[in-house]
Amino acid sequence: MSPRRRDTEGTAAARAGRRAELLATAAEVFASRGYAATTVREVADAAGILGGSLYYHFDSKEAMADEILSTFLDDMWAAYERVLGAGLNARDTLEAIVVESFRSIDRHRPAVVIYQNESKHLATSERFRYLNESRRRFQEMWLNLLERGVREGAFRADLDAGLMYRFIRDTVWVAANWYEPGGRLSADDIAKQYLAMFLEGIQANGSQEPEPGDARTS
Amino acid sequence: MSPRRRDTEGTAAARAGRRAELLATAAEVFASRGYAATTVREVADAAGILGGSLYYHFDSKEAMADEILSTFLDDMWAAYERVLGAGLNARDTLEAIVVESFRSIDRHRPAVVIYQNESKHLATSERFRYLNESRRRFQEMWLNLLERGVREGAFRADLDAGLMYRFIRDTVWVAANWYEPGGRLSADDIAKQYLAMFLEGIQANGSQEPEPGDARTS
Amino acid sequence: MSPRRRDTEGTAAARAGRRAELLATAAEVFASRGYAATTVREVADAAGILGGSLYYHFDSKEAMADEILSTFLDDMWAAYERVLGAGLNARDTLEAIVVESFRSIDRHRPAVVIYQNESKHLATSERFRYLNESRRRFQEMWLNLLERGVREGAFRADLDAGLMYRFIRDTVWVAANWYEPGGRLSADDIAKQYLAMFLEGIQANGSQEPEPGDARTS
Amino acid sequence: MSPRRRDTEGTAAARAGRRAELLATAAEVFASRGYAATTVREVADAAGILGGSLYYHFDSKEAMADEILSTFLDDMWAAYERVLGAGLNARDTLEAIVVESFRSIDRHRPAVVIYQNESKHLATSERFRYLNESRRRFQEMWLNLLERGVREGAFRADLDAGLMYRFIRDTVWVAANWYEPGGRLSADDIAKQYLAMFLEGIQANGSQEPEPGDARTS
DNA sequence: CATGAATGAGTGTTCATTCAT
DNA sequence: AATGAATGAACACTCATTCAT
Repeated sequence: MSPRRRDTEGTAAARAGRRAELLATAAEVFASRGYAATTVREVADAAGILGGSLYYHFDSKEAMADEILSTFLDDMWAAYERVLGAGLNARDTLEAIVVESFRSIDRHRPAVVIYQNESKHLATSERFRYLNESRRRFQEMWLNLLERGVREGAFRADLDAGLMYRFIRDTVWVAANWYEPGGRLSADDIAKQYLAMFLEGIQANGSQEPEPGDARTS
Repeated sequence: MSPRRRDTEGTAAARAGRRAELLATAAEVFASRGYAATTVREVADAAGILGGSLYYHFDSKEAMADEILSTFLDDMWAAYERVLGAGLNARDTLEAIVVESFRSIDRHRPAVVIYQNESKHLATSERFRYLNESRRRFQEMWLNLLERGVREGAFRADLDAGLMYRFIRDTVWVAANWYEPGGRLSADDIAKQYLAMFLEGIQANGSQEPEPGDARTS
Repeated sequence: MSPRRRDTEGTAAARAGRRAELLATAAEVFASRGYAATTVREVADAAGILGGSLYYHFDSKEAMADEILSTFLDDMWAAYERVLGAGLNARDTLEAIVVESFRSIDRHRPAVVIYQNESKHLATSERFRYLNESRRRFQEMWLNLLERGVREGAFRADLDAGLMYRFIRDTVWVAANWYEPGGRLSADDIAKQYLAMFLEGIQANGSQEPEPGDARTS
Repeated sequence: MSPRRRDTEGTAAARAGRRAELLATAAEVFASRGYAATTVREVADAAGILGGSLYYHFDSKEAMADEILSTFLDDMWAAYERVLGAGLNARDTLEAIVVESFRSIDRHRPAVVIYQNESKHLATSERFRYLNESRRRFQEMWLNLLERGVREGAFRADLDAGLMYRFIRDTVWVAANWYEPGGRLSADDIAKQYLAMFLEGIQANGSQEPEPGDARTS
């Protein structure tokens, strides 16, 4: 490898690296202060540069949000596609999707927070139309999955499908607001517990802690 | 009753009515556009007056948010207190609290949305310190309730209490984002379905539709 | 006339008056410093208010330029139409058009300067498309007029029509750069002298001293 | 001649060539977009380099305009001096000056456009004081020439000298805005036609159509 | 010679707020 | 109660300029 080639690679890599670095910083700040309430200067301060300097790397504040969100969504959907293509039954698919969702939160926590809090407003702009498309696709995926689960006898038939969908969707994504990567519980730990709650409920019963004299029956 | 007195009363009542009217409008607009992204002029436009005229009724934009949120929280806590003072067991208390939460959403939907989306940022200001206090009180109430439920044998002991707390809290409040008062499902309907999901899970099993050979036990 | 009515009229008139006042100030500043090089604050300073206050009256800097230019063009074309509809021969029409042009300069000097210096750049924006239309219409009018004059035997046939058109057009409008309303020479004085130069040339010769059989009197 | 010397010469020549190239590009862009409205990056883009790289060649944006304008003015005045030193009568001097002016436009079209549009604003800066001097010298030259022409019986005495001066000055220079080098009419063609208009007017009369004893043919 | 990244002052514009009427 | 006009600080963004490489 010639020094020249190494140089070029280093430069290209460095550029991409700087971009990613700045985006990570911006995502963090947008997530914690809110996109609309965050000034470009605050992002720049957090990155240790001046406000105007961000515009060397990005076209606009909107462009930053765009890149943050689309990177997250692309990554998340890639993971979802792998799961959906695996030919699992509804129950196992749901488990895998939930696990992948928490892993997405783990990898893109600030982006998920932004998605959660701002996508409704952002989606009114042409540039963020893909947020609506993602939302539609997401809803379709979940409704299909839940209906299939009911047909397969894996999920209850007495619950409103639309409600179940919102219930799971909201609960998973909103967790990004408090999840801390590297904390006491890993993303997979949390996924496991959430699945237990989703699937079996928080109520004590025989099949969970098999013992006579369960309070529910008293 | 002199005409004068009646006049004064009428004026006072009218003033209070106008205030409430404007607050309702402001809450709607804050909820749909986001507090930070909403301009005072947008609120005024929605109310059919000019921007400056709002300052006859309110000291500031912050004061509007303050009144919207504290009105909602006062009302919600009053309902919670009634439940907590009723001497119910943990399981019934949980059901009643969830029901009251959805009723709060029904009565204060825009305020709940604002609370959900903005309280984290607003709470950094002195004026909104009570948001943090409410949050602490809320968390304490739930953790106590869940622990009591475990002791009473009503709730599973194998789940992380903190996780259960967040699970229920988030799921209930975030519903304000899509709930439409007067829609297909009433607040009480939704509460009932949510409770079914929380307590029993979405998975088909014997305790819900008792049948031998349930997949879970095989 | 009731005081009420007078009040309303006064308010409406005052509003229109303020607008016109600010536009006149803006036109002056744009004309003297150049549109692009003029800051909104400079316009505001000249008007004795703060930069942001201009935005109560106008949507944008561009909107000011727009209103300045379109007001001028509307007024000018109205005057031209009166002339063109009067059924004069080419020679008299040319004189009247030139006179009206200098009167337009007299009434809208700063606007004419802006038109002269900035219309080429402004016209690239959608909003100022009418500048190009006006230019096209202007050119058509002049070429028709000059050709008609040649047919009527009033103007020389040995000169390039396009060149004649540009010659007159440029020379008239560029005069806005130095013309001072209320100066030594009135707009009509200057028009008369310019017509003498256009029509007869600056060269001394016999045809300028009236003699029988002059084409102008035929 | 050593390779070294040749190299140095080549480099020096190349540098001067690159400079001239960049200046020509800059002049073109300044002329078409307006000096104030043109960004250094636009100039650099047009030259195929990055914005910062221009600063290897020039100290500042102002320095580019300076060099563009002074090069043009030096060249133009050199041509004027040759004419003025030739001992011609007023009439022939005027013709020669006009011809040289159109040749200057031919050689320096973008510079003339910049001069026309921006010199008023630029001249307020110390660095461009020479623009005012050139203007004064220009005016003096023309007024002297016109007055001499009147004394020599070549030009009409019934026209305002100041007006005649502005008339010719404006009309000639403003032509740079539409003149295209290499177009249908050469600079000398246009000069000839303009002189015909200036001197004889556009009005048809007997003296323009060749007849015995015509002053033009004598 | 040129680049890539940054600077920092300034630009058009927004907006919560004020206040005389 | 509400208006109309203004304020002034802040904002997103631009741009001439610098400089290490």
